[in-house]
Amino acid sequence: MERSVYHGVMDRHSNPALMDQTKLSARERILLTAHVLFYREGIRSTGVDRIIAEAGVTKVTFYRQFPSKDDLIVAFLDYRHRIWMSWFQDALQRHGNNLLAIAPVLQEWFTDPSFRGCAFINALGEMGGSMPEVVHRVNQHKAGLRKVIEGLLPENCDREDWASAVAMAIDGAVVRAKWGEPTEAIHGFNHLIEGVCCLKPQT
Amino acid sequence: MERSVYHGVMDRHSNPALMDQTKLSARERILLTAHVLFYREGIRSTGVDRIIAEAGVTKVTFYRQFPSKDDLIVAFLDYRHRIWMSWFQDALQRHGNNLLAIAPVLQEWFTDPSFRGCAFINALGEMGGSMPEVVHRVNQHKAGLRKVIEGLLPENCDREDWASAVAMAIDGAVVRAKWGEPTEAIHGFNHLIEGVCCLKPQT
DNA sequence: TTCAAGGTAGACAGGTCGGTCTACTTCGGG
DNA sequence: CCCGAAGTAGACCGACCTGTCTACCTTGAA
Repeated sequence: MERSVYHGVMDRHSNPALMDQTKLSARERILLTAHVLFYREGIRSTGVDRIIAEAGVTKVTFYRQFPSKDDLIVAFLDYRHRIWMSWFQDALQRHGNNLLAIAPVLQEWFTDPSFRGCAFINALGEMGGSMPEVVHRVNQHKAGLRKVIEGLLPENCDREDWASAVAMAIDGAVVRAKWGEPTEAIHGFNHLIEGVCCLKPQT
Repeated sequence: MERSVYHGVMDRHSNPALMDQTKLSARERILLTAHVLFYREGIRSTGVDRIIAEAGVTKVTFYRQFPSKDDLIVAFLDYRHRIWMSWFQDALQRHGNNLLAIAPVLQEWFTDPSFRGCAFINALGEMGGSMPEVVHRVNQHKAGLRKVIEGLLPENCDREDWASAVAMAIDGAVVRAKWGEPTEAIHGFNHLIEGVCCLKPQT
């Protein structure tokens, strides 16, 4: 049962030698490296040269796999969506798979030393204006998140409506945790969630 | 009574001729231009050359006022904090100055055509990692916001605690509105706010 | 055996970035 | 009247950006 958001991928990458050992394709190495750097340092401020160097490939290989940096950005978001969603659903399961599970799951995320906020909110801030594909991926991701939350709600309420509100509270908590107040974020989230009508009959 | 977040400054700037007419100092013109461009297009993607051109000053003048782009970024955040907070407080007054006033105030903000989310959340995403001063300004801004919200809460509750939660709900609504769902954002915000204990006795 | 796909190394192009520099002008207060 | 502060115009610098290019090597399948 993998506890990290990165499903161990992070650990493997943090040691370049290990990443070379496990025979990953050039494309996978680029994508993994881009994921780490884009998320940690931002998309704009990470040059392709750096990704190329740290992934241990050459420019030709890089541009053969991703004709432009924009292609890599989109691939990065798709990849991030896959691994984050699967981590999130797994973490929910581990904590009881109900509305009350969200807080400890967020706690787990926020206290991860590699936590830098929501990659999609970040990307929207950096590229939203200039890349409509990014906006599209953000919508996809957040729609997926809302669907998962819907599954935690009882049937005797407007699930879509409440899932939307809960997802918003999560986003609020994420940005709050990002500027260095993870405990206040969890605290505030619990306050907001208390009001969700569906919660009380469930407990 | 000024209704725009920009207190008319935006309108003046949108017409460069007007901005020249009103004899603003070079520093003010730079700051106003930077505010528009940084907020609309992002900080990283706005070069000093562009600000210089659109403010109608020269490089020497620019660098005499702001020794580096980083200085301008900090000045921009301070400026933004001042004008946003004064708009926010004014808007709250116009809508009754209680907890229920927040939703219409947000509505006003989100539907402003120049709305691009919270400048501080955006800046945090772009520069947070590399500029600690930015993180500091974000903290200042959000603390100021919480203080204002505290003033809307009745005394028979833990105001600090609830203000913190409400501020988080606002942030959630802001990021949601940013990716193009302002009505859902307001809707979700109202749902979350319903649960605030202090609201019911007040109505 | 041949050949294409995908890998290697690294020079290079054209643009933008933040920032410095010289040289000249305008203008208000001591 | 003169001086200094603040303005003008625009060339220039080195660093870094995305993306292209030549030239060579390895490997596996037809």
